Order: sequence, then structure tokens, then C-alpha cells
Amino acid sequence: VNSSTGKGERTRLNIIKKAAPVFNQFGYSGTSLTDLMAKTGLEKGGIYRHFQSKQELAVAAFDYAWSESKRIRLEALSSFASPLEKLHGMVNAFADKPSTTPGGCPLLNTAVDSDDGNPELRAHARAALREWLDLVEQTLRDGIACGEIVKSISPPAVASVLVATLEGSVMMSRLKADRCALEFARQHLNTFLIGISRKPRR
Amino acid sequence: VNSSTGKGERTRLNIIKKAAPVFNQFGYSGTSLTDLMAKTGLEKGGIYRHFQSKQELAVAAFDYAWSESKRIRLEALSSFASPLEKLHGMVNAFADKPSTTPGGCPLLNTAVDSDDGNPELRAHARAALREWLDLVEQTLRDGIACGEIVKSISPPAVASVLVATLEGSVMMSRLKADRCALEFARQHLNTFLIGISRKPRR
Amino acid sequence: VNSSTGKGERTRLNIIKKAAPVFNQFGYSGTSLTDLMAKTGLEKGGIYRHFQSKQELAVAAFDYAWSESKRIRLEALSSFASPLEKLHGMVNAFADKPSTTPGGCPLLNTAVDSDDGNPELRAHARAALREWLDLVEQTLRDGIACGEIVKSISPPAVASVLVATLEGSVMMSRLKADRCALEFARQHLNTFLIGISRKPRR
Amino acid sequence: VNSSTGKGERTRLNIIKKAAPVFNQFGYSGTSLTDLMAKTGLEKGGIYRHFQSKQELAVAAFDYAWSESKRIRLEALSSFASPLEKLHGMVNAFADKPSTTPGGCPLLNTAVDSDDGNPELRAHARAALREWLDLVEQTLRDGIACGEIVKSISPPAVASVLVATLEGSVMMSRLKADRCALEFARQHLNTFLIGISRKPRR
DNA sequence: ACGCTCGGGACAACCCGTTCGT
DNA sequence: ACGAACGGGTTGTCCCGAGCGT
Repeated sequence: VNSSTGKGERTRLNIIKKAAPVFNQFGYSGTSLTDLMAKTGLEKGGIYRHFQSKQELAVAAFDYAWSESKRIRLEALSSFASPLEKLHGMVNAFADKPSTTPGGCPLLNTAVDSDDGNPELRAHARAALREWLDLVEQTLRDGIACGEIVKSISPPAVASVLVATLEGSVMMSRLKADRCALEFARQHLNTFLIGISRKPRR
Repeated sequence: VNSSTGKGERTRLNIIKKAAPVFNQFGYSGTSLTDLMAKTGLEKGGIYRHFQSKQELAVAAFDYAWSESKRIRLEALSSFASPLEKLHGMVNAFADKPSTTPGGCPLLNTAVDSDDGNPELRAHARAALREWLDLVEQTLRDGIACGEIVKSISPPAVASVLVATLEGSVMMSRLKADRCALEFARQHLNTFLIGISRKPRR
Repeated sequence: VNSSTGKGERTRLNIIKKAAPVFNQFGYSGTSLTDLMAKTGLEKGGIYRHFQSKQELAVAAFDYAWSESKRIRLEALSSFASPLEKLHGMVNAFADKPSTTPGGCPLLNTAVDSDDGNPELRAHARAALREWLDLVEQTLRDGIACGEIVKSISPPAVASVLVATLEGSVMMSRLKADRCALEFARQHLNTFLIGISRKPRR
Repeated sequence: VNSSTGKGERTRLNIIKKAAPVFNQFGYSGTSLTDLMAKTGLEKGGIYRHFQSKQELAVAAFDYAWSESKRIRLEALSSFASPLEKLHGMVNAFADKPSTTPGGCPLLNTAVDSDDGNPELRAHARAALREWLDLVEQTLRDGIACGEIVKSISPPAVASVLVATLEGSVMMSRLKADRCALEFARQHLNTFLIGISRKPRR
């Protein structure tokens, strides 16, 4: 609750912080408790005191990784006042640092990884996507409301395309081991955003 | 299919066909030989006669899944003559059947799954992406050459964005368990393609 | 034995004690972890907690078996004061109980068994042989120094022959399932030792 | 039966020749059919046509290796006329080439290797030892009969010691990876043989 | 309360010796 | 003589809980 909680709480958080990159890189079934032991410096018993199961830890690790993503990206947005600028900011922030945690975007990774079983993890990934889409949609609506963005667009559709393009690009960039795809996406989306903005009459 | 192949070859192909969906759904480390035994109806020894390792089988399964994807999508394209129509056809074919193999797009899944180790698998995924991008780029260039598409666009950039948007959308659609994201992507990309086409003078 | 050792240490030692005869009887590749599980009463997880691999356990088991051999034989020697008597004692002790561990002499067995690969195990067997030869050689030199043994012999040569005769005999006795070869060796070596001793003048 | 038997017989012999060194080096349970396939160039089915089981092949391989040993050593003896010279010849031949098959003396290896189960193999090893001892004993008796060797020795005892010393030495030489032990044994046994020979009166 | 030591047992991938149809 | 399949074996790792010491 408060920041200076007991030792247990600190250990728990430490485990999560150390575990998050591992899960993000190797996936749920690709990560073993032995890996986690090595990273955390704890023994299995020490880990299991704080989490009832590997899955519970994986969920906590995803939540942590995602909250870090949000924190970093929202920070980058705080300096912008107008909705349109915020949208450009989102695109640029993502293209600049697509992976806030080693291993790429936690949302993409977890979504793909939990596609089979693991509904718990999947639910959290779904919530994360929902959050992100909501943020974009709301910003679009704000832009429409303040006259920056044309009324004719559908916020859910635009938000969906924007997120999809970014996520698809991060996959491609990682696979090709270059940044091209992300740069192409950045340019395309920025141009697209200008296309849906209301131009001042002359 | 292959007419004069021996029994072994047929069994090998059968194993691959049965294994491909499993790997595509559960990932490399999420798929056990026991799962594969159940699906193929073979014992372990029977499987290991045809593949030296799980990894070799996984690679073969990916190659098969990807070749199926290509076959199905290229079939859909054969009826179109003009490059622009082909591009629309690609988008529509993908949006209509994003997963030619149970579990979603093999490229996306394998790219994310093999992000950690498994460089062999990764190399094949990379080659698949390269193929796809090449196909789109070439079609774009054909379109430019025959005057259907404006010269100002950059084929690599457009191809990258197109693929990224589709791949990102399939991830989102699967995660949300609806088809919205794919439909939004289809509409967006079709509109975008029209935007880069040369309009006949009136 | 060790008074203030933890439970783990006791378990580890117990595994070694149980494993030593099995390895000695069936050899390295002839011994399976399943055999060891049966003998120790532990599950695989319990065994692998204390040893990183089968090989590490095999090495520990050999060391234990050899140290037992030394202990038993050196005990038998403690009552003798003169070097010559010690040498007779060694021969007799070996002929009386050639196998301190079920399965025959660990040195012979391990030397033959590790002849192919398994350099780790081989190194330990080599060290054991070295130890034994050193002991005999030193005793011979002591005998020469105190005038019990003629100066003309070569301690390394005599030690080598003595050990070889005993080891060869234990192989033969086991193969023939009788004690003849050992008795012949005992008699031969005792006579030989008398032959190299300095007789008191009359 | 006759020398120019059919193809099957030749293949069978070829398998044995290729298998013998492998079994001799790695032992019965250390040798897999896969190893044998590699060495013989045959498939499993091809091997199993000629032998009902791995054990049957191992037995045949041992018999072959042993018969080769005998052939080579008896060849070396043919030039000597007197029993005493024959005995010296045996010692020297063994010391010169202790391993007629890669991996060391088949008798020693098989005796140690088959100490556990594998009574079939053990029986053949036992017979081989018996043969060798018989040969030495008979030569000793011949020496006594023709007056070359003193009557007071016991042929079985001397034969046993002679064989034991050689076998023990080959183990030691292989373990130490030098030839010392064999040379010490050669010298010791030759001296010993001189010691039991009847000296001409002066 | 916390963390570690110890052990369990199921399961991992992979290889074994063997049989049989062709 | 091969090639296919089998089924149980191999070593080793998995995730997890019980219990001890701090």
C-alpha cells in the first residue's frame, strides 16, 4: 500500500521486475523456474512464498511490463496539449522505443504466446489492448470535439488501424533485425493523421 | 499428391500436416512430442525415424504451413489481371481468411515464438516475411510500371505498412475474438490503395 | 560419521554408498538412474538435487569405493611395523578380500569400463592407481633403507608387478568363480618378496 | 563350412569384424546398434538378419576377437621349438602387442564387462581364459617332461600367475597410457621363467 | 513472516533393441 | 537387406509442496 512496506513486499516486487523480461523474451512455457531463480537470486521456495504458481507470477510480470510501457509512453505525451499532437506523440514514442522491456512489446508477445491455453494471461493481455485502444479512441474523439480532426472518421476504426500497424511493425522489425518497418509505419501513420486533420481555411 | 513417393515420404508428410497446427497453436516449447504422438497416431520412435529432432520437425511444419498460406492466397489472386487489383485481392484474401492453419498466421506466431533462441526457426520465418514483402513490392512496381499506381510512393515502405497492418490486425482480432480489427484494416488498406492509384483524367 | 552435517549431506552420502556397488557391478553405462532410484529409495528429483549428472555421481561413487578399499587395507597394515611385513600384509589383505565393494575391485572395473570415453572417471581411476603404486614403492624404499630389502631391485618395477599380479588375479578369480588365482598370486608374491629380502647372515 | 560360402556368410563375417573393435572398446551396454550400423554400413534390419539379438552378435564378436588374438600369438610361437622358449615367446608376444583388437585385451574387457548379467558372454570369456591357461599349463608340463623346467613347480599355479601378471599389466598400461607396466611384467616374468628352469650342471 | 533445503513425481526430448512387411 | 514402426527405455528438468531454521 504505502511505499515503504515490509521486506516481503519488496521481494515480491523484485521478483516481478526480474521475471518480466524473462517471460517477455522466452514466453510462458519457454521460461522455467530455474531461469527465474538465476535472475532473481532466490531459491524456488523463496519464489513460491510470494506466488502460488508460475502462472500467477507470469500474470503479475505481464501487468508490470505493461504498466511500465504505459508509464513511459504517457510520460512522453504529457508535454503535448492538443489531441492531434498527442496522437503524433504516441506514434513517435512507439516507433522510438517499441520495446520498453527486453524482448519486444509485451502485448504482442503475450497475445501470441497465450493464444493456446492460459486464459488468465490472455485476459490480462486483452485488457491491456482494450486500454490502449480506449486511450487512442478517446484522444480521437477529443480531437473531433475540439475541431482538430474531421468528423467523418470512425474513432474505433482509426484506433484499430493505428495500433495494428504499430504492433505489426514491431514484429517485422524484430524479425528482420532492423528498424525499417517501424520507420515506415511512423511515416505512414503521421501522414495519415495529417490526412484526417481539419485544415485551417485559407 | 506426389504420385510415386514411398510410404516413408507419405508418413513424413502426414506427420508434418498433423504437427503444423499444433506448433502454430501452442508454439515450439508449448508443443510436446506427446502432443504430436497423439495427433499423428504414431509412437515416438515412428516420429523420430523421419525427423532428427523436434526442431527439425518444427521447421518443416512451419515451412508447410507457410507454403499452404501462399498457395491459398495466390490462388485467390490468379483471377486478377492488373497489379492494383492483385493488391486489393491480397488485402481481401488476408482479411477473409487470416489463418490458413489453426492458430492464426504462422508467420506472426513463429516470429514471436522464435524471438528468443531457435535461430533455425527464426531464419525460416525471416525468409517467409522476405518472400511476402518481395511479392507486394514487385506488384507495386508492376503497378507503377503500367501506370496504375502513382510514381511517388516507395514500394518497400508501402509493402511494409501493408503487411504490418494486416499482421497487427490478425493479432488483435484473435486477442479480442472478433473480426473488427481485420475489417478495419481491410477498409483502411483498400482506401489507401485507391489513394495511391492514378485516377483517370476526366 | 560426520557429526554436525546437515540432512542434505547425509542424503548425499547415502546415495553414494548405495550407488557405489551398483556402478561397480554393472559399469557406468550398464547402470541406469532407475536402478539407482530403486537402490536409494529416492526419486529422480531427489537424486538430481545432490548431483548434477549421472557422471558426477559415478565419480563420487568410485571415489567412495576406493577410499573404502584403502581404509580397509590400511587398517590391516597398521599392526605391522617393518616394511617387509607391510608388503606381505598388503598381498595377504588383497588376497583375503579382493573386493571391498560388491562387484570386484573398483580400480580394475573402472579402469576397464572407462577405457572408451568418460575421461573424468578415468582420471580418478588413474589417480587411484597412482596412489596405490606410490604406497607400494614407498614401502619398498623404506625396506631398502632399513636393510630389509636388497638394494638391487627397482621399486617402481616391483610395485608395478605386484599390483598387476593382484589385479589380474582378481579378474581371473571372478571369471572362474573360484579363489585359486588369488591364492596362487598370494603364494607367488610372498615367495617373491622373500626372494628380494636380505637374509641374515648365518 | 567351406571357404567360399555365399554372400550371406560373408556379410555375417563382415559384421563381426566391424563389430568386434566396437564392443571391445565400449563394452556391451556401451555399444548401441546405431554405432554398429555406422561401422558396418548396414541398416538395423540388415544386421538382425544375421543375428537374432545384440547379445548373439556380441558373443560372436568376442569369439572372433579372441580367435584373432590366438592366431597372432600362436604365429609368433611357431618358430620356437622348446617349451621354455615358447613360454618366453608368449610373454614377449603379449608384452609387444597386448591388444590385437582396438580397445585392449578382449578377455580382460569382456571378463570385467560381463561381470554383472550376460552369462552367455561370460561363458565364452571363461572358455577363453580356460584355453589360455591350458596352453600355458601344457607347455609347462612339456618343459618339465623334457627336463627344461624344474619338477617342483605347479603348472596351474605358474600359469595362473603368468596370465594374471600380463592381464593386470595391460590394464595398468592402458590406464596410465604408457608401456611401463608391460615392460616391468615382461622382465619379471622372463626372470621368473629362468628361475624355474633347470640349469645345466657345471 | 520469510527464505531456503530437501524431496517428489510427472514429464521433457530422445534413443534403445526388436519385429516385420516388402 | 532395407525401411518403417513400435513401445518402453534413457538421462535430465519441470513445477511444486513440505518442513526447517531464522
